Amino acid sequence: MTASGRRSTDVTLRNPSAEEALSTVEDGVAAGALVTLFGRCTVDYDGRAASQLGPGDRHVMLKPDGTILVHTDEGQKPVNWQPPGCTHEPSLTDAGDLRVRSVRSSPDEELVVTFERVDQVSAFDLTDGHDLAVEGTEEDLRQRILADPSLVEDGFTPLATERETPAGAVDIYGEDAAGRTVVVELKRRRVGPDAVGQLDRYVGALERSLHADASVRGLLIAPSVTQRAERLLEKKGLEFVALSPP
Amino acid sequence: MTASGRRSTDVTLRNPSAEEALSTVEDGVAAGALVTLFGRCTVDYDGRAASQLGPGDRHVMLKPDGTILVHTDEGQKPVNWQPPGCTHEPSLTDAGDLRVRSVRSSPDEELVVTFERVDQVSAFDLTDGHDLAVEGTEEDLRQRILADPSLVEDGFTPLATERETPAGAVDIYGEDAAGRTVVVELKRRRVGPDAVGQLDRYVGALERSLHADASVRGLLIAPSVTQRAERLLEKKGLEFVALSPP
DNA sequence: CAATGGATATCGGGC
DNA sequence: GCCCGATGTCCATTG
Repeated sequence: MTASGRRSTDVTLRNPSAEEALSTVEDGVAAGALVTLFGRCTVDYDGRAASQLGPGDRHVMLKPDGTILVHTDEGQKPVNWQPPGCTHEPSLTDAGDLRVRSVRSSPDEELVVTFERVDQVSAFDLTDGHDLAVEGTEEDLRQRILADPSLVEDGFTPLATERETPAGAVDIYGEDAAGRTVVVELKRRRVGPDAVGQLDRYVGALERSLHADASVRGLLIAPSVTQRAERLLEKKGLEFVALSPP
Repeated sequence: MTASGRRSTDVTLRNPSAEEALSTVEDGVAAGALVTLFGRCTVDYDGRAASQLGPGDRHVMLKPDGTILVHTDEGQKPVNWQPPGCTHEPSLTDAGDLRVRSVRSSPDEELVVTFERVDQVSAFDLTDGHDLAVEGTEEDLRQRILADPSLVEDGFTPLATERETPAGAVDIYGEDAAGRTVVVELKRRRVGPDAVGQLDRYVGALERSLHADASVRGLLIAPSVTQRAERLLEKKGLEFVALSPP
């Protein structure tokens, strides 16, 4: 029932018996392959939270790094999952059905997928030599500003990035044309009240940290702000500059 | 090269030609099936941000709701994706390779996956009649408190949930044994400074909203707090009660 | 449509 | 390991 693949370890079985599916999953996990299953299954999760999922047709993916993902036909997020670090433990239930139990510690968690029917099981050895290159991140926005500080305002001089304060690290720390300290918080997209609170914490921490009488300007830089965030900025005496990642 | 499946629309091809793979993807997408591919591909994304990914062996999933996911052998998150709402457009490149382009508007985005080799293509019709039942959420914590308000403190009386303020909706709004207004912010897990800032915004908004002289107590309820959050609570004059979801 | 905040968020960096 | 903040976050809910 196997078909020849690019690698000897690559396997696909259609409508396998539970025993055949078990062997394929066991071998694939042992070989460090990415294993996928189509079939009708139930899913039970217990850990940080707990959940139960009744029988349905789903797609299950086991990664060699310990990730497990259960996908239905809808949504970007898996309906159930475990992050990397799990141990995949395939077995047969008392009823003779395929079961995959993925467990980890700290936190103690387990995900159990029990198949009443397996339509397909595959195991492929994936190697990926390339890293993803993303543009348009907050880091890109920072580089844009450091390359041309006048984008913030005329006379702005960056002095440090990721400068530590008791409240956390400030994105860009600098001073304005008048020599006043400026704290800049960057966001790659439109921001709400949370970002204003974050900036306010940094400004407060720096004012206490520098001198009792120090006046620190807080600047939020983002493509735009929500109305509630705008009111909060005003209330807190903070400023906003509209700027997007390159 | 097809194998018989549970449904006539279910298909799997091993090492298909680009033309065979194209037909399978086209038919699967048209039939509302969940389509998966194993193969060596490049991925290009352009939209809210932009990214490029060089050639590598990956797993690609196309869902009938317009979702596309590209997974490598590592990590829980797909290396590239599009959320539901896309249109999947399979085609052949000038070089005769399989290409899948998934596009949507608002925001204008596209993800292009180009295969130099397809090891497997599958199409399965998934139907999932069951909903996920999760326990241990913030909502469960709220129910626990409403069922026994003394868990917050003796004499606490909940008056409303999701009560609106100019700063947003308060999780639980009530009063203490002395008749003072109490704002409760719930978190299902250990919290950092952001949750304190959120609670502080609600307290401030209510104080302004009620009277000029109104004194409002702010209570953060969570399993635990970080040290920085604890200091911020103290600085803001807010309180903490340790409590976990049931 | 925007806005707001939760999530079993995940992920990476720093300590 | 905890802590903290970014994320192309996704997602449901509400206006």
